[in-house]
Amino acid sequence: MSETEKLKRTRKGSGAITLRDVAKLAGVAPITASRALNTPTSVSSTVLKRVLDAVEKMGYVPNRMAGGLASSKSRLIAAVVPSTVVSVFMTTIEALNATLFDAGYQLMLGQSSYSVDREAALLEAIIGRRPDGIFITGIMSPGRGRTRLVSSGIPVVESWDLTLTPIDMLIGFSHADIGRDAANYLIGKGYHRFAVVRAEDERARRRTAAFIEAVYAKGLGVVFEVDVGAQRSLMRGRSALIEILQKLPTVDAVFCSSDLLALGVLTEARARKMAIPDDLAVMGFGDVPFVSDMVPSLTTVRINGEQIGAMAAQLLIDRSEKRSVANTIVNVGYSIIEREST
Amino acid sequence: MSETEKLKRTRKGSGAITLRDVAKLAGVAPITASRALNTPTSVSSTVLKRVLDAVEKMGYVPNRMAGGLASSKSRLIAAVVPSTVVSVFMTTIEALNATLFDAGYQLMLGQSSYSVDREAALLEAIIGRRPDGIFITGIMSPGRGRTRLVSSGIPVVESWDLTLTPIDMLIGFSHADIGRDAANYLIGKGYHRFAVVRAEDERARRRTAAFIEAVYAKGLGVVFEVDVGAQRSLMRGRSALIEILQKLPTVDAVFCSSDLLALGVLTEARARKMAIPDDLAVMGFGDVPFVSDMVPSLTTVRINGEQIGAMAAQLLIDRSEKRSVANTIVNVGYSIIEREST
DNA sequence: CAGTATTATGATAGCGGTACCAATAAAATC
DNA sequence: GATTTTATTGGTACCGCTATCATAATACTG
Repeated sequence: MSETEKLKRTRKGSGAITLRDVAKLAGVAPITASRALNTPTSVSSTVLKRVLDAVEKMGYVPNRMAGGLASSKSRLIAAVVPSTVVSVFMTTIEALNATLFDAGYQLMLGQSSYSVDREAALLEAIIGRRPDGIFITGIMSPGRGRTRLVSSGIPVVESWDLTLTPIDMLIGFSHADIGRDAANYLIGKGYHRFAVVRAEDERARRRTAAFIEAVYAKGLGVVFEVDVGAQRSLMRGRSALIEILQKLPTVDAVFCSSDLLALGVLTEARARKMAIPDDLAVMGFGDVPFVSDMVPSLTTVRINGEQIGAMAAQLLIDRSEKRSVANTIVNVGYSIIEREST
Repeated sequence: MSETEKLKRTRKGSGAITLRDVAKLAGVAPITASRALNTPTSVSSTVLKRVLDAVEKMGYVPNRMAGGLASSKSRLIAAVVPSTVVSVFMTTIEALNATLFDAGYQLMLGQSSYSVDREAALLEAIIGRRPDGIFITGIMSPGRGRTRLVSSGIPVVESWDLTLTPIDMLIGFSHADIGRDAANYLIGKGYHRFAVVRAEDERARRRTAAFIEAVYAKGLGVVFEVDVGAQRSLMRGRSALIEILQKLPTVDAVFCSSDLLALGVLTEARARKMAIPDDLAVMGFGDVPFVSDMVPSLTTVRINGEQIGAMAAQLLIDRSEKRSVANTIVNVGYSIIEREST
């Protein structure tokens, strides 16, 4: 009759439906129910149906923490993004997440911050979840964090830059090449008195340094440089142009480290009735969605962020599923998008 | 001498340092090491030091999957964002993540999509991780997904909208109020021939519907409406103004469902040498960072996205730690930011 | 100083799954 | 028809950690 099980559960549990419950309802052993869900081809069709029916009937949702613990596969990928919301990374994260999701992985998001303590805490938090892979926007600088990451053995994709010594895998492009190409592009257009506006950012610094070097190489004299620090706003771009015009009135082209700063320069130039691009050429970086449709439209450098995200996801999935990975270092390049501002 | 343990491990394990290893090195039982790390006040100072030294020496990082399974507390919060990256949500997510991180929680990101299948898969994936809370940008529409969420018993914060029947907690504002206030604001400024431009989005629809209703209520005749569908680009804002001028040449004010569309309208108006705001007033929604610094600057509706994120995090943390939560429904309101475009 | 309250540590048994091995039934082989 | 192979299913022991109870050591009470 009524099963008087002498279960003296000492532990609460979560109270949710477990695989054991499903198995009981389906009349099979838990392990068989597990197989029905994970490797359906390995069970008979009748058992499969009974288990799936039971799952449906009970509204069972497998506990991935338990599964992950048992199989030491978390199906979790961590992504580290800079704490400043830069929408330029968001297309990458979105593509990353979409690809991961379709393959049955979840994304954990971590915001890297400038404090060393928090950086360490973030890494600890990430590694503690035992993710099957880690995506980093940028390159990990040497230090305890990097060492810890390496020794964790978790597959890592660094991105958005190039280096000869990646932790593991890398999908990026050369910031120096961009700076050089931007300079040569503007020089080719006939401009010859340059300024750069850049945020305090290691990669931006490399782009502008290469730009300046390329200008020097052509014997075109000094490039006036404005460092806007952490203020990446459009307004700061406007004030940067004011500075530039004071110090270098003959300027005829400005290369900016972001589209937003470039938009600021453009806005200020328009407010001063300067003719674009005849009086002043402006070039940005990022190709954020709307700069193509402004008047004048902005010449800029386009990075295929979606491609970076999708490729990174694929690399991490392949690694995590022990498939061989062919190219672990990929240069996705960039393109200069010529528009009305130059 | 050499301990010849007859350990015939049949199972591999992850190979990482475990709490057991740390405990052995510290000369205590695993449970004591666990206490030293989780409730340091409950162990003696000598034991605490020995354990922490051992952790440091071995580079131990606790396995949160195992801990979560044992304690049925995952310290994971899931956030659902629309799959289109709208930067307006990103400040919310950033604030949410920052607050969560400081409290020792991690963020899992899920992209809601329009397909019903994927929506179900997303919910399944989220619930499978047994998060301690779920944050949703928007409001869950009735259906299987919502039911499943309710029955999972996981604390939920819906956001960015108001409803009388939230799943659980809610932090939002009234879109109808915004539309009405925007209309009254423009009417108060002396405008009287209106158009609205909106994307196909339920909340945008409610804003513009309330706008139109408020205009009717003042007896100011028809409002010409452009539905741009899924094209939320600046360019679509430009073409929308062209449509409007053809159908309603006397238009003197346009209310847009996003800043980007508003920027498009502004751009087209400028290209046509219309005087802003005398010939045409333009109003947006969102107050994305740069619309304040453009020429002309954009009048828009500002939502405090950071506040929403930080409050949501706090509610979810409190709920998950079984603290009592006072206000589970919060209207954070909005503000109309008056600038040069009106 | 007996007796009780408090503090510090440990032993045990799970949390909810899956890896590994064993057993059985059905099909294939000679 | 006996033996081998293959396809299914089940039993057991964990994955790495913590809740719960038990125990030993120490402090407190009058």
